[in-house]
Amino acid sequence: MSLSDTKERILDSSEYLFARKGFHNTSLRAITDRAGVNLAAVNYHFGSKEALLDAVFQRRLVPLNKVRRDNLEIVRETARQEGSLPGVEESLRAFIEPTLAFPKSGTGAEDFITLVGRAMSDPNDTVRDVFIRHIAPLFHLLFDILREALPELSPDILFWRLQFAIGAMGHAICMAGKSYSLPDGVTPVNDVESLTAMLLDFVTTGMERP
Amino acid sequence: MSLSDTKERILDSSEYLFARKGFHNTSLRAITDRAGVNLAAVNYHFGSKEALLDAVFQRRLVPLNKVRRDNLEIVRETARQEGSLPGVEESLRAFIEPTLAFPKSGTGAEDFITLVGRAMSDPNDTVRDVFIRHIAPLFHLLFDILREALPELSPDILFWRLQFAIGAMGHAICMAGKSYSLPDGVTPVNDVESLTAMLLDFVTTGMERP
DNA sequence: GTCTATAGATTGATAGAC
DNA sequence: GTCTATCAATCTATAGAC
Repeated sequence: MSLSDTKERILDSSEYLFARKGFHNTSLRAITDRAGVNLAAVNYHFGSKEALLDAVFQRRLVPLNKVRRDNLEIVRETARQEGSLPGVEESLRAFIEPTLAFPKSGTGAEDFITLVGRAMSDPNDTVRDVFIRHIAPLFHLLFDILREALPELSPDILFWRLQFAIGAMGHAICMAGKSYSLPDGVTPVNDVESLTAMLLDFVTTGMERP
Repeated sequence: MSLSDTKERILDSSEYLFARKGFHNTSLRAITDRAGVNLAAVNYHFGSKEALLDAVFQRRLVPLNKVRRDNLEIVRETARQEGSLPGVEESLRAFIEPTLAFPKSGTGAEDFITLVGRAMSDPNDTVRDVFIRHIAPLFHLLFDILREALPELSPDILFWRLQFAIGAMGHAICMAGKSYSLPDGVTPVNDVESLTAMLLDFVTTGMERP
């Protein structure tokens, strides 16, 4: 088995299990069994279970964050060149669309986005700490652009509205593809485009409220 | 130590630790040490760790759900007697206000609401399963009343908008009282009344969008 | 780099004295 | 109901042969 193959298999397997069962409820044995590699390989390649978690985030978040950052910078620059303000929906779309579309990016990243949804609400956890470290700069960029887009809104209110939007997105990610106790007559769409459109409608409207 | 005292101390201690460290990352020993009771008391009083988790939810959710259910029924009945439709903001308020105000209910329930926020995004977990079992009927009631409030909206869109609203609420609960990497110049309010008002504004606006 | 074997700690749960 | 003591399983991590 080639060098990088084992690492990749461990990353895939970890991603799958962390997303479905949670970090603390996933053992290294479960990971290596699923990956078809030796138990000791984890500590050889990654050093520790927590370092493995960090690597799982790193692998997906570096390219995803690049797309989101580029999108946001384009929105900001375009507005500057036009001498106008960035659009609220545009700014939110620049962040949300690549996030929800990520599972379709063909890299086998379906599990990862579930892990992201989970990481967002671990109040004081290993998982959340690692995640925050990777996402904080991008969050600040989004906040800054929305400040430009909505200059009349107080920073405090904007901060909370952005939190609401992020919470809505995270929960949508968690729910997508599942169906816990649906009300009668509801067969919710699960395609990414519809979900993105509905979510953007919802959060843009809430964000723009006077 | 009186009979119910030990049970209560275990419940308090579990609530605190489950909320902060998560279910799988909390050991029975940590719980009993903090409670100042014997390790064996957990299995004597509750039978298993999972049954203890269920009891933690049960203790808080029975009274909280009664308030939310009563509120929702009042909104529905008042509208019926007036021959009008239930209000969207009223309906959401009936559910959201008691939830966010719960930590102030003087029962020492600050930790519990954090646990609720966490439970909402555990995709396939013990915690989520237990939580869903306790909350599903109330969710259906809220959905039904919102259907009456917004008869022109398709059930699918309403379903997802309600999910967005619940996600926003859950995330707000998780964030309240914490301060992870705040942008400059932001000192977010943390009092329940302001947060409730902002959240209700946000989700009502999004829900009512045509 | 990969393997076996195992150390060393911690886990949930229980048996049995009081 | 509460305690001590402990079982049996599981865990992360590592040492050392190949």
